[in-house]
This record gives sequence, structure tokens and C-alpha cells, in this order.
Amino acid sequence: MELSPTAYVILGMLSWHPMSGYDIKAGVDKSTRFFWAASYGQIYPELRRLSDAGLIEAEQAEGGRKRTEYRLSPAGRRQLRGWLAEEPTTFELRDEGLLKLFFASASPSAGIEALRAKGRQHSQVVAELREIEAGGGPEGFAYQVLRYGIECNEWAAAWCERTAAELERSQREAA
Amino acid sequence: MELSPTAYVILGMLSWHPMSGYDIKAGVDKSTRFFWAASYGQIYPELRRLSDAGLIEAEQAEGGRKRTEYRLSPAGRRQLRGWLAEEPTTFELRDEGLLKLFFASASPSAGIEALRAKGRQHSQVVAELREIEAGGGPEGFAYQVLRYGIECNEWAAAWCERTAAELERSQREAA
DNA sequence: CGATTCATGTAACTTGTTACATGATTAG
DNA sequence: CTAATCATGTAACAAGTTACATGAATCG
Repeated sequence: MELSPTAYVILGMLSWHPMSGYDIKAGVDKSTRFFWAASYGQIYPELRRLSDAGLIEAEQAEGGRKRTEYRLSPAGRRQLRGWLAEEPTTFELRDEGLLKLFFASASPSAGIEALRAKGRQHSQVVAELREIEAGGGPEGFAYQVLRYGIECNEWAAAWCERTAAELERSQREAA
Repeated sequence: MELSPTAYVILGMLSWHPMSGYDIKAGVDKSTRFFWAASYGQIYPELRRLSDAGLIEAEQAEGGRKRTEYRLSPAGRRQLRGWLAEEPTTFELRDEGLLKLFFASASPSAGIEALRAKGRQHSQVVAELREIEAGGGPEGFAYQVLRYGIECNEWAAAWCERTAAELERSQREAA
């Protein structure tokens, strides 16, 4: 059975412990969203499909609120493990900041501005991720991924700053 | 007028020199595709819209083949400059490799495998970009973006290698 | 003359977002 | 009591990909 990576986000979350669709969305928003986002419009229909396929099982949770908790079935766990063993394929980036830098020759000061703006954007992400880390972030591999996010965005912010400084210097020299 | 970033890819390409839709697609495929892809299914309808909006002008090129060349109009150039001056907003990543690392605890050896696989993926991109650079890459800001791509992917490949090595070491120590 | 490249386009499909509708429960 | 949060869902829309159709010009 061929599942979308978004389906594996759900299976992966449920591999930790049973959760509702609402919980999954909240979990995505403070973790995978930085490298794989998902909205309610995807999550609830996908829960239905995974349930129909027997990869997850629904259970009405008793207690206070009416909610449906899903748990991974043995078949679902096998499916998740199978996916983990495959080579990753999807890697997509949509970076408007790089696009502006790429076309910056169309406007005199656009290059330095684009570099500075992109640097700010990455610094902002670093700040968000550091806050997650400070609030007692996740453990194990999820923590490694958080570290990757922090270090990668720090690297990018530093590259922007360095390149902007070089550009400014060469412009001063030309004048 | 609100245009999509994909529309600015077209305006940006035309800011260099007049081109056909086919040329734009070829240009995207060896440059912006790494951070902003575009297919014929987007390019041709968008050329029509931009032409209707007066931001580009079509001209039937004489000579051998029948083709339509588009050039940036003065209004189109203003539009492009205006966009360059705005803060970039869209930054989206879909990284299946990170997703596998994130959920790697569901399978014993998945962590190291995911790191190694992601490292290979980044090394592969570095190789592709180096080939573009060797074949006399672009000039100016476009070259800076190429360097960014090379260095960023090198950084990521190195991070994966380093983290995999640390993980292997700590696993040996635990045993 | 046959294969490749140039060249333009569209229809069907997939994926994902946004906004809305609905309502119960809990915290202050 | 009322505001926030929990909770589930869908419909309309936007964006983007894939595959196909079509045909002319050029290269070997």
C-alpha cells in the first residue's frame, strides 16, 4: 500500500502513544511543521483512510470530553517500519528569500536588502526553535531533529550576514 | 496587484532578456528549481495572465522556428522591483529524510540509516550543483545563490555524518 | 529519413490551505 | 457566566504535477 508522507506523520505520532486528531495537529504544530506541515483538512480525512485500511484503530475515550483516540495497529507499525527502511525521496524547498536574492540585479540595493531580510528570517526561526528547546523539548531522535533545525538556521543566518558584509565591502571599494 | 512568487520567477527571468515559455522552463530547471520549481502547467497559463495584465509583452519571433518571445514591460519591471523591496514571506520545507529521523525510534537501526540516507541525499545535490558551477555557472547574485546551495548542502551532509558517527559511538559504548 | 529537440498548450489529478460550522467542557 | 480550549469535520479554493496531444525544425 502506497501512503503519502503526511500519512506517515500520523502513523509516527501514534507510534509514541494513542492520540486524537486534535492532539496530532497540536503535535505537528510544535514539531514537524518546520519540515512537514499538516492541516486539519488533511489530518481528519487521512485518519479515516488509515482506519479503513486497518493501520490504525479508533476508540471512543471515556471521561470528560467526547473524543476519538486512535492507536497504531500491528499492521500500522509494520507499515511505519517499512517506510523508515526506504530511501527518502521528497525534498522540496520554497524559499522566496533566495528567489529575491537570485533576481536582485533588477534593482540597485536589492542584493544587500535580500540578504539581510533572509538572515532575519532564519534568526527568527532559531528564536522559535530555541524556545521549544528551553520549554523542555523532545527526547531522542526528535531532539536531534530540533538541534538540526537550530544549527541549520544559524548557519544560514551567518551565511547571509557574512555575504552581505562582503558585498558591502566590495561596493565601498568600487566607489 | 497581488502576484504569486511563481509569477515573479517569470518576471525575474525576463528581466535578464526576452525569452519563450520553453526557455523559461529550461532556465528554471537548471537554476531556481532547487528552491522554487515550476512546471509547464504553471508557466504557460501564467504567461497569459501576465500578458493580459500588461506586465509582459509577447512578440512572434521571426526566423527558423515559430515561437513567442516575451519581454518585460516597464510596468512589469516596476512590479518586480516592488516585490524585491518587500520582506520575503514564503519559506516552506518538505523533507522526508528529517521526518524519518524524527520517527526513527519506531525501529531499532532506523536512526543511523536515516542519517546516512539523508547525508547521501545532500551529497548528491552538492554533486549536481558543482556540475552546474563547473559548466560555467551564472554571474552576480545568481552565482551567490549557487554558492549558498553548495555550502548549505555540504553543511547538511557533514551534520548527518557527524551525528551518525556520534550515535554509533554511543551505541557501542552502551553495549 | 528518422530521431531529437524545440515549442505550446491543456485536462485530470493530487496535495494542501483557509475558512467556516458546530458544539461540548473547563477554567477563572 | 463567559472566555478559552478541546474537538471534529467539510467545502471551496489555490497551487502544482503529470501525462498527454500536437506539430514543426533541425541534426546526423
